[in-house]
Amino acid sequence: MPNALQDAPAALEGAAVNALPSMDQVAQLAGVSAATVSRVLTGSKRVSSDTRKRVEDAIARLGYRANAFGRSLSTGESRLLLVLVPDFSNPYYAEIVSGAAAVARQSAYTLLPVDLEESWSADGGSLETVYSSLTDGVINMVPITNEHAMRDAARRKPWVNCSEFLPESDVPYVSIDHRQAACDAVQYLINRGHTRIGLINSDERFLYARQRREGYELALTRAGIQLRSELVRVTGSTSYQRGSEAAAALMATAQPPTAVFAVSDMLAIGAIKAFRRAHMRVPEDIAVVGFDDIPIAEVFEPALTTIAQPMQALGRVAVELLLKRLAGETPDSQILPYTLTLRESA
Amino acid sequence: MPNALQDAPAALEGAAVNALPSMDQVAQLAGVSAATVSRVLTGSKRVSSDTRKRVEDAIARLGYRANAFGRSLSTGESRLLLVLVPDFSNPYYAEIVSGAAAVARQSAYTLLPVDLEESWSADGGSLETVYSSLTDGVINMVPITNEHAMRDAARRKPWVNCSEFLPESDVPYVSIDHRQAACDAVQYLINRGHTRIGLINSDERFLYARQRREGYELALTRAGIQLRSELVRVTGSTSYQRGSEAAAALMATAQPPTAVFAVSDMLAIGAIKAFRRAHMRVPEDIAVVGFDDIPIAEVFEPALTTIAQPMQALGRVAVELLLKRLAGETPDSQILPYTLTLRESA
DNA sequence: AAATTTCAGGAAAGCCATTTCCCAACTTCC
DNA sequence: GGAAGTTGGGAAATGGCTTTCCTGAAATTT
Repeated sequence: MPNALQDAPAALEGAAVNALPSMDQVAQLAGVSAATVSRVLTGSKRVSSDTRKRVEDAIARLGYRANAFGRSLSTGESRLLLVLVPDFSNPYYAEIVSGAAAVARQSAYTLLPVDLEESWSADGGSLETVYSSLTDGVINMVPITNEHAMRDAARRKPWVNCSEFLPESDVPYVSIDHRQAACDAVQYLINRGHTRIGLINSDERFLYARQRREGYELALTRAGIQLRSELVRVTGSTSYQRGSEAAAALMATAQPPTAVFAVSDMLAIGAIKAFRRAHMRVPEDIAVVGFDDIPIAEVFEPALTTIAQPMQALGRVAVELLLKRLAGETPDSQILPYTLTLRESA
Repeated sequence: MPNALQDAPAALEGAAVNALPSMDQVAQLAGVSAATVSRVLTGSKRVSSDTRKRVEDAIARLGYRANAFGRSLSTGESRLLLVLVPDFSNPYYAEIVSGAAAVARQSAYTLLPVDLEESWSADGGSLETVYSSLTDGVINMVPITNEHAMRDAARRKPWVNCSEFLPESDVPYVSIDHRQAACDAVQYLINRGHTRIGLINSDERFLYARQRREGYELALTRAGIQLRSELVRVTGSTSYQRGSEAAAALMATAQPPTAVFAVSDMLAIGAIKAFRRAHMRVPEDIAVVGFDDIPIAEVFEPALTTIAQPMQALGRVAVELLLKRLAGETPDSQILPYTLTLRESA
């Protein structure tokens, strides 16, 4: 039984790619027209079981695979979903993407996660990938620095915001109540008797960062505690390193805080590391609350008291919203519940 | 100045997508043929600066973006590189992908990382994504369970193995000397006087897992230490949880080990957690050596003594190799150096 | 048995950009 | 001034698949 791969001239071995068989070749081998092959492939119209079998045999013998470009050009869809990720190395996003991928796969969509690192900052998101026709829709998690640009982009192709979003916009989103969550976290610290509470924020281009700061300020204000700007550090990014630096800065203030709220577990862990290096005990000398509940949060010592975000669910819902958009519906945005998970660090 | 986006009928707002402008429309607006527009876009042949300007204006006014599929169908390339990832939530892979993405971007390629979780196990990798024409090449990091299938796949399109590979194959790869590295790690423990040394392995479908086990056995044998099968645990996957479970199993043996070599930092951290929960001190009561040097390894307490893999470089080289394959060359495989990084856990 | 449906499957028109081939209009050179 | 060489740009073929339209044959109805 001839096989395109085995019949490949030896000269091509290990070099590149013998031309892939096209639909016409399958059609010819099966003694039918290309149209029929297509019908078998898409399962659209009725094909006699006899013909179907002949075509399937031919496909198997040639090792044929439909050319993605031809198909997409024709159908106008790629079944590819773009995912705009601020930072691959933050487990928070890895979890979301993993949750999203599961749902996408069920609907025969593939995720295209792109790490935007710093590239989005410049122009508010006019990346080629976004505007290109390659993907059918977008799940966005990067900061919306240019509201107008995002609205335009969202008009060009189905768009869903995840975690980051535009409150008053008609672009659907899934997120949690960052402000309330932060407020709860800080309130918890206040309840434990802390009054000098530091904030380690990441990058205030992120809505979540601004909202969590609001929550922090709200909780303090409600408790009648004076806001002190030297207790607020903005790191610019989320990494253990930045968390440590911010913690060092907090320790260097005239009246160091007795508790710290970090807007990300990575920052919190970095901070704890710095505190301990300075021989401060956590939580006895300084309490730390994180945010996200990434997998390491539970394992780290002291285990992190943190706001647990439903990461997998965020990803799942984001895809579900997007699929609805693709189907022409206008789904409602969703605010998912979070939990304050009490562990050892505060 | 009219703008396709602003002129969009209000009815379409927030709904879906006004048909994107095609090249013909640009051509018409600029008063030239589609061929000329294409020439401007690809910068191929000479176009008078006057015409070029007219075309560029038209492009700007329509907000035109070349259709990816039309282009790819025509050129035969997508400038998309498939990356087969065993597990998104392991920071090790996140770092590799991030290193790879940087190089890819420079060459105007985009990475398509796919999390294969368990899906590869079944049939040795006949995923549709791999065989589809969507991507120009593949960077593989998942276990090669079916050598033959991989060889075939590698013949179909440029293919590079990263971390995982087939030693005797002509498919280029980049990796480290897992066996030697593991041997070094265990040797270090032996030098410190340990003789009862446990191994926490992940999933022996991975070549790295088999090779590291070899290294472990080699070091013990050389030192004249009897291999004891009850000191070897195979977890099946890499997570903190699995590391803890394996550690618990080791502690439950008749003669528990005084040192443990875990083939992944995640397993090592999970193990340490379990030991400490059992009130054992690390490294005093039990020493632990990890593998990879993921970012948390340095921050965790006790900081991990581990084999540092050059993760970013692995990703970088993988893309470089693949780009050479795409250019028709046959680059040599590369074994990158690793370092035994001594910290607190052993 | 004639008339009407139903059904399988072929021909051909897209979808969109690239590229080869070719022509017309200028330059240049002898 | 005529031959030869440049150069800009159009027409049309190409790539692979889907889908509409249509035909001939078989099945069903009257």
